[in-house]
Amino acid sequence: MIKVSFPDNSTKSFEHGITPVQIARTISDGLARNVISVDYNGKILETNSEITNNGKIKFFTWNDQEGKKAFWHSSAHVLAQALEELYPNIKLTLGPPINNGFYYDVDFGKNNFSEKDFEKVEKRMIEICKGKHSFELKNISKKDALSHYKNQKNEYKVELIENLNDGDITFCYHDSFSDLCKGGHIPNTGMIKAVKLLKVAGAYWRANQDNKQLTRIYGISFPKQKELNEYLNLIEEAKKRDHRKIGKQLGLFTFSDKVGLGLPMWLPKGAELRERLENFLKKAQKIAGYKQVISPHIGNKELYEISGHYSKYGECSFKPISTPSDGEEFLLKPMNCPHHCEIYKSKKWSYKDLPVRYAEFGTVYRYEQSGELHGLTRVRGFTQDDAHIFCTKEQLNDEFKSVIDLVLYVFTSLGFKNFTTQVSLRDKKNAEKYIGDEGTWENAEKAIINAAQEKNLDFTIVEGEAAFYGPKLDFMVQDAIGREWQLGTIQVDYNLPERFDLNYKDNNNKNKRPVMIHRAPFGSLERFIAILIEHTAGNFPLWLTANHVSIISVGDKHKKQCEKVFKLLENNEIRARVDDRNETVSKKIRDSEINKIPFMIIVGDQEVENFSYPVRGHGGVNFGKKSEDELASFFNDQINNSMAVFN
RNA sequence: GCCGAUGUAGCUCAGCUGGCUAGAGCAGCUGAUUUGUAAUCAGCAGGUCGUGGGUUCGAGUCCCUCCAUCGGCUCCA
Repeated sequence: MIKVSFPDNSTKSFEHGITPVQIARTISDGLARNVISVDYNGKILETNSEITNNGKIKFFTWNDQEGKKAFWHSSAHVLAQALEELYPNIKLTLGPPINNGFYYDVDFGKNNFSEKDFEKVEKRMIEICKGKHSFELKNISKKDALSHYKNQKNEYKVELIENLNDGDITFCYHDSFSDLCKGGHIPNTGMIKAVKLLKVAGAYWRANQDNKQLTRIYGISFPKQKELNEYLNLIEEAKKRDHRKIGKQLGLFTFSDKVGLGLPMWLPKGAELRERLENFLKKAQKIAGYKQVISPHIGNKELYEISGHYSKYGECSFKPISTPSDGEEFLLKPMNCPHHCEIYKSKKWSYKDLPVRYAEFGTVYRYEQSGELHGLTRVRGFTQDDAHIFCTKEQLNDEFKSVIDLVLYVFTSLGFKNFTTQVSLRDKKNAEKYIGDEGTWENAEKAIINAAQEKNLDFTIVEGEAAFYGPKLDFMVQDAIGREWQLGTIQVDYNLPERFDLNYKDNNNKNKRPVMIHRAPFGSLERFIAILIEHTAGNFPLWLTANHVSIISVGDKHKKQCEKVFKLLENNEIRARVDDRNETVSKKIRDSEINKIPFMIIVGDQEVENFSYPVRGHGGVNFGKKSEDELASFFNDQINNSMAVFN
C-alpha cells in the first residue's frame, strides 16, 4: 500500500501501482473525466502512470496552466501525426506548447507548406482526435532511439537524442504515431474537440540563424468548439486595438516610403500627445533631481569606438557620414550615453556633487533589419526618454531604487497594471559578447537583484539578455495580441565610466570612478505610445487625450452659445472643440465617438435658455446637467483625478 | 536578413475559371435640409489595379523581378 496526500492535506491509502486517474475517481467521476495531468512530488505524471511510492498529488484540469500545457503538447503530437501521414517525407523536429497553443517545427524538404494546406491538416487532426487514442510513454534505450531516427534519416531527432542520457529517453505512442518526448500528455486524443491552425512561419533549427530554416506551424486546440470560437473572437477584437490602425484613425502618426522605412512621422495630434507625455515625465524628473541636457544628433565615430558601440554594432548599422575633411567620420547617434559621458567630463566633480542626473529626450537611429520593423514598436528612428545617473558606489542602491519608483509611477499613471519585471543578466558561457571584467559584472548584477528585491518586485531572471556593457532591469508589457515588449529599462554600468575615464574627487582628494545608471521609464516614446494605444484602444487617460470635450450645436442659431462655452472651457485649460457643422446632431455625436472624445455637450434651444448643459460621456454615459459655473470644475476634477501625484 | 502570405480610390473592401470605357460604402467637394444623443438626401469628383518585365488577339486576373505591408524566425546598444 502507498499513502497519497492531497492539496487539502488529507491522506488516503491506495494499492501499489495505482494510477492518478484511478485516484481521481475516488474523489469524483467528474474529476476523473477532466483530469489532464498531475503533479506528483513535484514531477509531472501522465494520468495513467503507475504510482509506486508515497507522495503528494495535485490534479490539473483544463483550467490550470499545467493542464493546458499538457493539452497543447498532446495536440502538437496529433499535428505531427497528421503531417506525417499527409506528407510522408517530412522530418519532424520539435513541437512544444506555448502560452496560447502549440507549434511544431518541420523540415518539409523541397516541398513547401502554406496556409492553403491548413484545412486538410485540421480535418485529419480532428479525425485522429475522434479516435480517442491514448498516449503511452515508454522508455527507449539510447541505442534504439538513435537507430530509429537514423533509419528515418532524421538528423534533427538524432542530434536531440545524442544530447540526452541513456535511461532518460522516452518515446510517446498514440494510434500509429510515435515521437521522442519527455511526457506530460492528456489521457487520450478524444479530449481535443476543436483544432485550428493559425499561421506558418520560418524558424531556424535550434534558434540559430546559421542553421537550416524549418517550417513552423502554429495551432491551438480546445476541449470545446465554443471555446475555440471565443478565442478566435478575442483575437479579432484584439486586432481592432492594433496601434497602427488606431494611430491612423486618430491621426497620430504616419509613415512614408520616400522618407524611409521605420521612420515614423508625428502628425499634429500625435505630436501634442508626445509633448504631454514628455512634460509629464519632465515634471516628475525635476522633482526627482534630474537636469535636462541636449546633445546633437550625430557624433564623431571615435566617440563610439571609445564606448565600444562601434565594434559591436558598426557593421550592421547606418554607415558613417564622411565630411569634406579627410578621414573624418560621424555617426548618426544610436544612443545618448557617450554624449552624456562627455557632458559629465566637461567639468571636475566632487563627491559632494554626486549623484548627477542628466536627462534628455534623445532621438536615436538604429538600422534594424527590415523584417523586424513593426509599426511604432520597432523602428529605425526613435526618441528615448533617456537619462544617465552618475553616482558613487555607495549611492548606487538608493539611486537604483528611486529609479524603480519613477518607473512604477509612470506605469501606474498610465494605467499599466499587467506588466512583468525581468532582470537580464549576462550569458556566462558567451563571455566574448560582453565588455568589462568578471568582478564589475558581478557587482552590477548583484546591485540590480538587491534593489529589485528591496522594492518587492516580482521579477524573473533571464540569463543572456543583458546589454553588452551591463545587466538591466526591464519592465515588460504585452501588446494587443499578447506579444511582450520591453518598455521601461534600468541598467547598471561600470564599463562606460572606465572607458571614458570618468572621475570625481573623494573626501581625501583622490580620484574615484562613478557608477553609471542608464534608465528610460518609457523606453522609447514611439513604443510606449504604441502599447498605450493598444491598452486603452485609443481612449487615453483624460490628462493625455487630444480633446476633452466636443461642443455640438443642434442648429445654426446655437453657434454663438457653442463659442461661449468653448471660451469658458478654454479659459480653464480644458481642451474643447466646437462641432457646428451643418450635420445632424446624431452625425456629430457619432464623429465624436469615433474620435474617442471623452465628453460631449450638446447645445440647443434648451441650453441657450437655461444655461445648463447635459454632459454626455464617451459610449453614451450620462453625467447629468451642469450649470455654467459647474462646467469647468467638473471637467477639471475629472482630468486631475486621471493623473497620479509624484512626490 | 530568412520563411510564408498579401498589395485595387485618402480609408474599408467587391471584381468568378483572363474578355468592352475597373465597382461599392465611408471620407472629400457642391447643393438642398436647420437638425436633440452613434451615419439626412441628391449630385460631383477621385484609381497607370505596388513596380518593372513576360505570356496572350486581350492581363486587376497567369508567370518572373524588385519594392512595400502583414504573421513568424533571427536580431534588438
